[in-house]
Amino acid sequence: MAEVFDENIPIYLQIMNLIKKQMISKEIIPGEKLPSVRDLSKQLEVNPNTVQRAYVELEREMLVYTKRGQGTFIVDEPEIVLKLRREMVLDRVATFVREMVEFGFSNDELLKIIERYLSE
Amino acid sequence: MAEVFDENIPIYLQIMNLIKKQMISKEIIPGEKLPSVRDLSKQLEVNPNTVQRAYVELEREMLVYTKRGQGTFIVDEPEIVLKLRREMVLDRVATFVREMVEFGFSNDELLKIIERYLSE
DNA sequence: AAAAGTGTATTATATAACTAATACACTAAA
DNA sequence: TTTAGTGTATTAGTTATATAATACACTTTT
Repeated sequence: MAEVFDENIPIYLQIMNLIKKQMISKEIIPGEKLPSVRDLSKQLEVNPNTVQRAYVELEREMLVYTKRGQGTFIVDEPEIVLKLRREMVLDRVATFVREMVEFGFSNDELLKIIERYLSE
Repeated sequence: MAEVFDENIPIYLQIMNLIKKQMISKEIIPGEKLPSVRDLSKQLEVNPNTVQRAYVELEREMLVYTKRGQGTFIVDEPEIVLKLRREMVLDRVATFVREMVEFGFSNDELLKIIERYLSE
């Protein structure tokens, strides 16, 4: 692994995002157990406390829950994952469109740019 | 103004980005003087040192230059601004597409999502 | 009962970002 | 020549992030 992280954004936020993406793309599914704090910290080469921070925050957002002595798990309700998906997609699309408009592009230009990019 | 900034990203980086966007959208043009460090720090309600940090970094990236006692100015060459524009647009498009693909969308779905979003 | 694997908590240290206050050097205008 | 407006530099203190080392409580398996 080794330095997969953007040095300008807190690592615990990037870990949260990593897990959210895995939830959205169904790499991990409702009810599934996440890697243990110690395992993931070794895998990502970060301090266990940093992973724990990510898990605690994800629990605060009610996307995971923990069973003492057993582990941390993705919430059981698929609807919650779908809601997360809708929210994150909307966020990314809105941010992208807003920035492109700030750059001075019209809606049509914007679409053409993406079409051209995808065809390469 | 007051707290226009994302608290998880260094303010000096966000100020740099603000100025880059103004360059790209032609709000400020080649050769034009930027606000003084003191003025901008008051306007954005941040410390003068934070604005200076942004200006120094922009100078390191050769997007602005300073004349002692006079101020900080956008570089004179329009080609440099055009290059910046190309680079930032490509970065935004590539990041957006990559994330949407990570979310599990195909190219066609991706385009439809944007079309739908733009028509609202 | 013991061991191994969980999450959790504590204390300490280092570093970067940000703020704060002040001073200095240069330029242009009054 | 003085004044006001520039960028620049210095020193100090606060906060958040990340690391490090260790210990504790609970659960499951051996």
